[in-house]
Amino acid sequence: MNGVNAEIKIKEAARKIFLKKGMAGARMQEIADEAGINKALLHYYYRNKEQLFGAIFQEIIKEFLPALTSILNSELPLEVKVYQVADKYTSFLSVHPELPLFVLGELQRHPDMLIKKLEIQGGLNFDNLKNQLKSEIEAGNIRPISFENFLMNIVSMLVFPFAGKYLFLAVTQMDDEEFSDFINERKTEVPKYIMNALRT
Amino acid sequence: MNGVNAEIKIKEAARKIFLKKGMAGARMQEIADEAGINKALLHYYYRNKEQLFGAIFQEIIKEFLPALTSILNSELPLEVKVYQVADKYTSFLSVHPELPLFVLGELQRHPDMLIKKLEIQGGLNFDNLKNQLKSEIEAGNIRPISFENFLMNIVSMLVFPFAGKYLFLAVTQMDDEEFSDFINERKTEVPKYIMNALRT
DNA sequence: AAATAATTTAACCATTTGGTTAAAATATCG
DNA sequence: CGATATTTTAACCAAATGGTTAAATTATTT
Repeated sequence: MNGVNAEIKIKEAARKIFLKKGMAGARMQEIADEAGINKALLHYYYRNKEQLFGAIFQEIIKEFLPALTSILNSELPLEVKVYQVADKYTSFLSVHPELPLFVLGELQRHPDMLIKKLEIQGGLNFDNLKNQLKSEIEAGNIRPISFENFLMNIVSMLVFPFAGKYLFLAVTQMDDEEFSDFINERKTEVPKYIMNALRT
Repeated sequence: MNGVNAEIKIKEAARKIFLKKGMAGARMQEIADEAGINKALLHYYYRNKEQLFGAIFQEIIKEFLPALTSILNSELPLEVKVYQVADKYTSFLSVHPELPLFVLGELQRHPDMLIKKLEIQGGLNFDNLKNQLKSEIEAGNIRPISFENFLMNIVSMLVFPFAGKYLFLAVTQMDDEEFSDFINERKTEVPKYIMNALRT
């Protein structure tokens, strides 16, 4: 190990443990073990738990939001965007299924954290999407809907299934594989549903 | 205080603290303080943290699910159900906004808990809703959709806004009051949206 | 008033936990 | 090789935390 590697291994380990146990439930010793190093070295790189958590949380926020917003604010036609964002974001969350509950849970407990972490990357811009929505409505192509409701509905249907997975499994008696198929089907089912809801 | 009262105050305090901090972040001392009693008495009623948490979590699950399912499996016409569930469940969650993230978060960390707590109240029955959906599709009144997608979409759009509140506030620059109005509008906007998506 | 139950007081305990320290060992690089 | 940076070892610490205990106090019930 050469220092660069150690820091990477620490971050990977911390990410894994924090995602699984949350800030309060994570143990510094467990993170050190997971990284294959000792506590002394862990504190050599990150003075304390808060600082380590802050670093990890910021990195995760930087993945979580842009994956959505980059597509939603691209120059594509609205319908294409809806299909693309469903496909891309579902694929992304399939690889990081604990991410939504982790981010939103920690945010509910420390609502101030977001302001710091979010301002760093300079606020999100949705002007493109807003204009697009307005045009389509004025052209009579889609029913009137506010930007906020449009955004909330998309994000809800894409993100919530990952947050509600275990409750949903219990309720529907699905197993893990069926759920994975279900999620994959939604890559096209959700956009279809959304476009049906919007079309006049 | 007369014993009955103490146990109620313990439950209310535990509920409040657990909801705010989660199982791992909650402190027995804090619960005792919040209840206006001392740690000794707290342990006199609940042997340990796990047991106390289990009792509270079970109570919460018993509110969280039936509020949804009782409406969805009533004898009303499909469209009425959709409007009713949106109104009732949104009102319910407006009073308990931290509930979704708490329940789903703890469930992600202890997926086994659900099996125990859920089986106690004898599994959920969605036969009514399933049949209704099937009939409406066969009658050509609504587009084909699986029960699972139908359910997931409704629940997502109703529950997710509460889970994603703080991220949404940051992204849209809404304040708390605007958000509250937004949620209230969704009591009718979401059912409208859903029925539009379904109608042939 | 006496007996029983609920509650407090306050000290106490073991364990966990975050964090520190200093010295030794190992690797990296000029 | 020699200097510098990285990593380990291992002991150590203070504070926090979950939990216990026994005796005293206060309410409630009979």
